[in-house]
Amino acid sequence: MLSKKTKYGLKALTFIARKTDNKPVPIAMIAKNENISQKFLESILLTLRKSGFLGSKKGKGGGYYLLKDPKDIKMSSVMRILEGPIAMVSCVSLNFYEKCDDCPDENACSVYKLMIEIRDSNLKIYNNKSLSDLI
Amino acid sequence: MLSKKTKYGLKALTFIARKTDNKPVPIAMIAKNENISQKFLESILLTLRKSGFLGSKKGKGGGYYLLKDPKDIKMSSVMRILEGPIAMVSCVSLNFYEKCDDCPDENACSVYKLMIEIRDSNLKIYNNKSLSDLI
DNA sequence: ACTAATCCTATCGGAATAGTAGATTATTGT
DNA sequence: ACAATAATCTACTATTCCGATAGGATTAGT
Repeated sequence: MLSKKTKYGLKALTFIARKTDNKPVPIAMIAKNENISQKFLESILLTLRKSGFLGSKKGKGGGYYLLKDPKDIKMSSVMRILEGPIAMVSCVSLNFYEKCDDCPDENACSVYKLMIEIRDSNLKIYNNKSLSDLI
Repeated sequence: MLSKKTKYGLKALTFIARKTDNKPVPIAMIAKNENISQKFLESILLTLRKSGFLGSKKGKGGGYYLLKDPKDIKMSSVMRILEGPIAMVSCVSLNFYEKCDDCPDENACSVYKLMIEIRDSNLKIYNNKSLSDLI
């Protein structure tokens, strides 16, 4: 299941991206329009900023703005930051690989191949979708 | 992330399916061979039985056995029982639909379409894979 | 009777989620 | 200078879920 963190994060990003003028968008505005708890959204936008997707400006007229063109913000990178690994098991994860402790041999594991297939198909979608596609 | 419940469940099912003789397989045997906590596995096999995938026999010489041909056990149905909805958000789930409380209009939701696409691609895989493919 | 096995109910610690509170810092307009 | 605005930071809380465990009850074979 997609965490609310990710869901809200994606919604916030598209909200910002929709604004054609490149003026900073305050948290409160996003929270109100998208029905998100403002305080919760704060922390999400913070991680989004720290990961290089967003810039911020304090004070009056401040807020968050995109650092890149929506076309250049791939879903795969956003998902990895907000949701974590795209793979469903860490032993098939490209960016977060970790060996399963119950599995002596990955190639003999029946779940392994299935999960590889799932990962590949999801990755294909996330890699070919950018923020501009969500607008 | 795939829960251990699902992972263990799938491993157990394939373990049972691999045995060509149709004799009941005791929990302890599966647990030992697949490095799974026996008590935990107990509860998993129980739900698998209650969902109609497995039959059981008590007492000496007892254990679990498949009720259907591995070819007829679709991954989608197993996943739904063990892991829950295949969709990543309930508002795009076919079998577990639930409206999002923050979303006034699904068709206007930017996340919605993306998640539909993910669901479809995963569903396609799970529907076309059966237990026999895991062996 | 004894043993091997499933079945059932209850519980538990830890981690993760989702959200809250309050104080602080930086910027802008007046 | 000052007040308003808005991000930032730290800390805390409530709830839920996960993985696992405990102990007994039940059933079946020898």
